[in-house]
Amino acid sequence: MSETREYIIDQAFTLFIRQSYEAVSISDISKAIGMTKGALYHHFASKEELFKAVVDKYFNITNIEADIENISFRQFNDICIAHARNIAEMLFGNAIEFAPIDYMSFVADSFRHYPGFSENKIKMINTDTETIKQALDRAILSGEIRPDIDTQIVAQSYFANVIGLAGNIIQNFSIDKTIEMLSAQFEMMYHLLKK
Amino acid sequence: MSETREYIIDQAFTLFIRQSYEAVSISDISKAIGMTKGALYHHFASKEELFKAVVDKYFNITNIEADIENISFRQFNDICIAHARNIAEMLFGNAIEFAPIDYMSFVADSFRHYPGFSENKIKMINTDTETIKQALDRAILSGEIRPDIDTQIVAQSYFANVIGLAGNIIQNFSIDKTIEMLSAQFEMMYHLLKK
DNA sequence: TATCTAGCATACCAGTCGTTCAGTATTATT
DNA sequence: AATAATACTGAACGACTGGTATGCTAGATA
Repeated sequence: MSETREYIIDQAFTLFIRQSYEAVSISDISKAIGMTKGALYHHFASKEELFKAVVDKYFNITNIEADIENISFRQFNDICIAHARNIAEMLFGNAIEFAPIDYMSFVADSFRHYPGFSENKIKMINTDTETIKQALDRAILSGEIRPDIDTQIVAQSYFANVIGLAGNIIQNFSIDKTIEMLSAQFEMMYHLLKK
Repeated sequence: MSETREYIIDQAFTLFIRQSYEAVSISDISKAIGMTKGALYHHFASKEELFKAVVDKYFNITNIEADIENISFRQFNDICIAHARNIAEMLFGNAIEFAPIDYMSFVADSFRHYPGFSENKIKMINTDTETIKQALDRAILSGEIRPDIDTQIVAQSYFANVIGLAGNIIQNFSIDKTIEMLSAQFEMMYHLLKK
């Protein structure tokens, strides 16, 4: 699309990620892009439209994709790690530095100021948890992991580790170290589960 | 202290929990309490002071307290469950209804608008994680749980479950069910860890 | 009864908010 | 060369922001 438009989205993200939706004013954004407010409104109909464009670009998380019927749980576990790594890279791997708490606030703003965002993400969480559960169920049948577990609960624990990642890096570890820690947590879970 | 003061704090909380710090205006609060701005400023020096009072009342989380040298890991695990239950009760158990994403936003606002809040909470997270790690180390020595684990990683996973609780209830489960799920996750972890 | 104070209301401040719009270059199309 | 579209400026808009100064009133104190 338009270069200027993309430029505005990028600059707006650096502001929206550090402060709440309301705390970021159109004046702030126009200062950041070095143009007037009029220019901004030439490219975006409203503050909300701009914010939605930012979310579309910087919060485009996908579901776990795995052919669980034809892979081992060991392989599935690795895919989960890679997936979490990708998300973390996308969110924290760009040049913009921000704390995880900022990211949580950005998520909250998305829930509040992006109509339909909530329903969409809840659906995604359910899908991912269900995928993990199915992978666990299959791994029990194949004898790869121990059968004495509640797969629903373990699936939720798996997912909680991803969310809890935020809790870990609240302590301001580096992104690299954070991803390493998440990998280690997944590895540990596999280690505890395998027969 | 003053009844009116407490009343204002309670009403302000119901607003701050649903919207960002900036989105809640002094006018909004004065409307909610049925008094004028002048009355508000008679009780609180500024918006920030009021917000800090709200956080002090509604975000007073304590560390895990357990005499880990004289209890089993089984008992420690139960204390962790009770502790998580207490926190969840405190945050979500009052009459005010709000989504967990609102709570996350409230945490972010606390980080941003309550000087010193960040350092305080990071210290608490470190303390709790360290306590869990020590309990795990002792349980290995006593032979209660399997020794083939990285206690630091497992401790972080434990803690991630608590944070990840937010992720679970994003799906809008009831508070009761959420706490049940967290208990189940802790139980499962113990089940996987024990010899 | 006179004085003081806590608790609140009223009115106002300067500044900022998101948004609009007429006008002006610059570039592309005919 | 004339026209049209695009990109942008700058000023203005009404509504609202957090905060303050002052006035009023009921009850406690003396």
